[in-house]
Amino acid sequence: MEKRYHHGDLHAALIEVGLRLLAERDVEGVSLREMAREVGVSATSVYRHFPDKAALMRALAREGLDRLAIAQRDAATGKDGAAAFAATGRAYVRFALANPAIFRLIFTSSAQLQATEEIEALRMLRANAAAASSTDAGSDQVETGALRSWSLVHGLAMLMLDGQLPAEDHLIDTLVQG
Amino acid sequence: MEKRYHHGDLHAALIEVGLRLLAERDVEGVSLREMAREVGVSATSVYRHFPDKAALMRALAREGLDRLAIAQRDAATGKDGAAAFAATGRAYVRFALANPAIFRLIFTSSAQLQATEEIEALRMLRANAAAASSTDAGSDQVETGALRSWSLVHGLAMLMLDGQLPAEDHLIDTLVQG
DNA sequence: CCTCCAATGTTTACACCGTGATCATAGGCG
DNA sequence: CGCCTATGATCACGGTGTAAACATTGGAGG
Repeated sequence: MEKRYHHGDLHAALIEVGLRLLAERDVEGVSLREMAREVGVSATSVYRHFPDKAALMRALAREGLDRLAIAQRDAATGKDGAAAFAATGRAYVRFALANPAIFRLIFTSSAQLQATEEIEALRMLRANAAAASSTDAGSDQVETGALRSWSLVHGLAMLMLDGQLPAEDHLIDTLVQG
Repeated sequence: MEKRYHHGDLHAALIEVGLRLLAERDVEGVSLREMAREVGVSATSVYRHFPDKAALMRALAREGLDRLAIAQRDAATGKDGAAAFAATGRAYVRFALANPAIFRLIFTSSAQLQATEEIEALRMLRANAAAASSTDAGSDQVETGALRSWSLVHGLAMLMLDGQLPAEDHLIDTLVQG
């Protein structure tokens, strides 16, 4: 393939290279100019596809969130109730450890997704957390139990990312039980 | 006071103005040059006191961590066991909501503190979490209970900061019980 | 008390960054 | 086939972190 003036699908190419860069370096080490350079395109051409850098980063966060949702779905298939929550919880933490920069990006304020958007990964975790605690109590109890579970898993992921807790599988399994 | 060539205590002044800026804008909106400008000093003079910007940000994170420790200590005085943990937990979350940029900075990888450093705020939360669950079980149970509590509180703080959960006091109280 | 030097500032310079304004190309629709 | 619009490139600007070279000064030793 020779060098064409028009790229073909710069939008997708930028997201791909962005995710690749986020796999090797941290989020503040990824510049718009480098992503463009890596795709083989001028920096300003990015603006034909995204209003600004924040929008591009948001697109990367959204893609990462989709992958997180897939990881959770895969982990939960064939399970239900407490087992399903434990599986999605483990998948959540493992995804964070495997993709630290992307996970951080997802929850960085400047990459914040719109509240109106349906966020499948979070909805799923919440739903499974609710299901896990539905065995024993009324609806209020279920709701608080779900939120508690979500907070636990999210906090565990963050603390392990930050090196405050050792990122060990057995620790994840112990803390995230049904 | 007139304008002197030597500032007197530029180190402390930079930290002070840094914390002030972090109280009004987000962490990526704070530049080394602006902090220097605000103190009334050239940008490069900062390098007489910190090897680079990351070191200055780390100093800000450390100061924030100290303040968090104080907030927790104040909240826990006169209490013990489960009540003490609940108090420190609430203080932890409230600190995060009251100082979002600083809290985020503390747990940002690039501002990461050395593992060797004694981190009072975290040690305290961990200790109180352990005390909270010490009523009912053996030492392994206590340890996992403590870590679970820590994760819960940290995750709750993060999710509220990110707008994933409403930052309401009654929700904090409900989720962080003994 | 004077002198001088190390600590602490300043100026200048460079490469990089995000982004607006303007110009170039080409691919698809009439 | 011709042109219009979507998509690209160039250039420019102000901002950033930081290295190098130079300036000032406060305080220690004679």
